[in-house]
Amino acid sequence: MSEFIKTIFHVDMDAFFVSVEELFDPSLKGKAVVVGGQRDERGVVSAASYEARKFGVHSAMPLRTAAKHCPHAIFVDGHPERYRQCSEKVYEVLNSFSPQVEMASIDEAYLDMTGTERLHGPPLRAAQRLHDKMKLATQLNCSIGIGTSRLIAKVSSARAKPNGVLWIMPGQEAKFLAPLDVRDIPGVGKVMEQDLHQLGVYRVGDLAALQENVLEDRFGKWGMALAGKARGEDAGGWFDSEVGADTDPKSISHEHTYNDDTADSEQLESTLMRLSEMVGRRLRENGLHARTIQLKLRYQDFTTITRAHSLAEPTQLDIEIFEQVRTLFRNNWHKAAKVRLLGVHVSGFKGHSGQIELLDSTLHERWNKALTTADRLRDKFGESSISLAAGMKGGFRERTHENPAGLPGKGRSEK
DNA sequence: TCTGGGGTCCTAGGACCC
DNA sequence: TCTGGGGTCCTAGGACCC
Repeated sequence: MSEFIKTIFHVDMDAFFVSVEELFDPSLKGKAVVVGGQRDERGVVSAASYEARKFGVHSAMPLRTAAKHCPHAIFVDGHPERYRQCSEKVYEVLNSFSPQVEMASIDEAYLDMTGTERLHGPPLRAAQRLHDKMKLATQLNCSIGIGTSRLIAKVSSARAKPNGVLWIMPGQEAKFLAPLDVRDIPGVGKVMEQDLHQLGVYRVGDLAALQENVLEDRFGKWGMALAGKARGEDAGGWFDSEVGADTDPKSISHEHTYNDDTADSEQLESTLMRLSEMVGRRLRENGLHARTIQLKLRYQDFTTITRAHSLAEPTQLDIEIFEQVRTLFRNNWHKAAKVRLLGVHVSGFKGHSGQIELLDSTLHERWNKALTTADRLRDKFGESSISLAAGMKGGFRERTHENPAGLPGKGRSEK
């Protein structure tokens, strides 16, 4: 193990959502494309084609802003199922190259290629082969960064885009990082960038001029590790963590933003029911039980609160999640204040809980059977075909209003 | 510029325990 | 009875990423 120098690949798919949409509609190729919703909708850009980016469009930009920047862009609804499917294909290709694969998100992954020279050749050649295989198997372009740590691999893949490969040779890390904008470091966002600017730090190399205690006070452990990296050290923490270690999910959530803010308590609670069902379903699919149930509530003026409660026993039942989240909602909602967004979030997972009382367990089993059946019916006939809230007055009014057929795929938010 | 949805990780204070 | 020092759990919020 230690006789080898660590070789990490970061594989990042190019304009992933846009490229997948192009597979389904080749006429989009080469055009300004914006994925995420229609030009007049409440929402943000999920992905923009390189053509659209030339006009200043980028992800997270409000759709309406994107339409102003690039009026001739084609606006496309997102299709999460398609991306998930393609992502699985991507994973298969990666997994055929290295058993140590960690998907960092739907469109990027880390591979530990340490000690694979005999099998794949030197890093650049291995990357080239991986790149070609990816294109052949998925028809998608990717960029690959190679380095001795995740950080270096990640930063170099960004600079290899589009459709390129970049290897930072061992020993060259500090030299590579020094001239980069601090914003190019993953984890440095708007806020930290401003803080760093105040300290006179604009490039990664400027970090070297800072005192250790300044770094520690202002930026905690993370800042220390970053400075270490800037000096070319093995910084520990996420930067140097094992690829593929513990990728168990930590939380599951669903949220919904209304097209029109509302203060109708029936509508709000039926949304909470629907979100609870979606969350419960995911828990069951993953064989997980959650202890902590959290409500997210955003008002018209964008002020946002979260309220959480931890159960004595973990659950995966829609109804238990719903009752908790409804209690939190009733206790905290500023009545009559219009709501923009509601969310249901669960965490504190236990695997299959062996500690449920025997008496309880037959009841839980029955519920589980019923719910699994309901999950299957939803697969067959659509999300609105069956609901525990079926008898609830005003239930699902919102969806039936927005999506009368109850069909999936009409807009991202309804997926 | 009127701001999605799904995540991860970190911080900080208070409760509670030893 | 003028106040220690962990450790852990819980909750709330926020930065950040894709």
